[in-house]
Amino acid sequence: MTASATQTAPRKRAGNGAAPREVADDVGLDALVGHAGYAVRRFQIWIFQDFIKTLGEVDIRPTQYSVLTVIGANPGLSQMAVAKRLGIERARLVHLLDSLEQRKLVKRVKSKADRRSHALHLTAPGETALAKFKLLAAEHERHVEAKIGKENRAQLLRILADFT
Amino acid sequence: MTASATQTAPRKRAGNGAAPREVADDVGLDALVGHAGYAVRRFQIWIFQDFIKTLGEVDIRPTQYSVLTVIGANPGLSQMAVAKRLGIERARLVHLLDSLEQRKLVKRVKSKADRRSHALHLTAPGETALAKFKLLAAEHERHVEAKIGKENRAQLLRILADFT
DNA sequence: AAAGATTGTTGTTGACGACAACAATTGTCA
DNA sequence: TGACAATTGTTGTCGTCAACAACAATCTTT
Repeated sequence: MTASATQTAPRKRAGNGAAPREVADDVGLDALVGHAGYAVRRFQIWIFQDFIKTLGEVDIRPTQYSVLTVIGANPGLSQMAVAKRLGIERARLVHLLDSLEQRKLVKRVKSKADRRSHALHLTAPGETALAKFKLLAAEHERHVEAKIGKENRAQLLRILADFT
Repeated sequence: MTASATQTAPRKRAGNGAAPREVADDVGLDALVGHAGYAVRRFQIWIFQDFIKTLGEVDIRPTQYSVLTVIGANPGLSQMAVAKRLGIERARLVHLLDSLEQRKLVKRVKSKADRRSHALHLTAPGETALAKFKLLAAEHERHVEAKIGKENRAQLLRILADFT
């Protein structure tokens, strides 16, 4: 075994054609294959890393991007509404907005209708910045296509449409 | 609109058929739809929560389950080998194994071939426990089928097979 | 007006990934 | 053979993220 895989790994799953790419040397997963959650988790890690790298030059992470996108499409939303829409806790959104507001991309406007809540808007530089972010996000999306195939990506979006 | 969606949300995306289920009241996502990463993230959250709930009675989380499964299928592996196979850092695996070893599901055996490394094995109760975990995991997998459809799940596994 | 609910905020906890450092051990190669 | 590099498990720190709990300010309801 050239490598030092400790010892008597029972070499199940020997000659079943498609070998696992670069991940493992020889280790079998057996029961783990066929678990949707495991595949989805690994894919999600890959896709986030590519997103972070592709949007690295502008220092925007996936969650930040989703917040900016929703605010851009629905100006005036409250923090509660944004949090609920994106499945983020409002406690978490506070920090996200703190960061985005420091960067002058978003502003919290005190709502007159409900003095508890803030109406969220993009700033002018925030608008132009988001436009650039969307270009980079589209480039990331092309990476996904290159990774899993164009029609596979389309099927995936169709299958998971309900979770959007 | 009955709800208190703060105010003047510009009501784009009005009557396009399939409304978003229970997630939002009325907020449009626009550009976020069509992003694979967003759909995958939401799905992954759903699937993990169902896994955690379904395996809640035995207090096993997805990562713990994957570790037990790999050790069960490949007894004698080193920590390094397990970590590499699952894409976990070996530093993180230390804590996972500490927990699983305290619960008497796994044991670290000092390897004679390489005295730096530990050969990982399931204990006898670990074997029987894993058998039960697999039954519950199969139940969870049926929940996934019920959620997205049987053949959609199969397609998803096929599309993401390379990430396993 | 009083009681209860909602909004934004602060704080804590725990799972998780990324790094860096370290001792013990093994591998290499000059 | 003996010095140097690499590997393995471990410990620790840092930052992200989800889940809660508590709180003051402000609606909403009755």
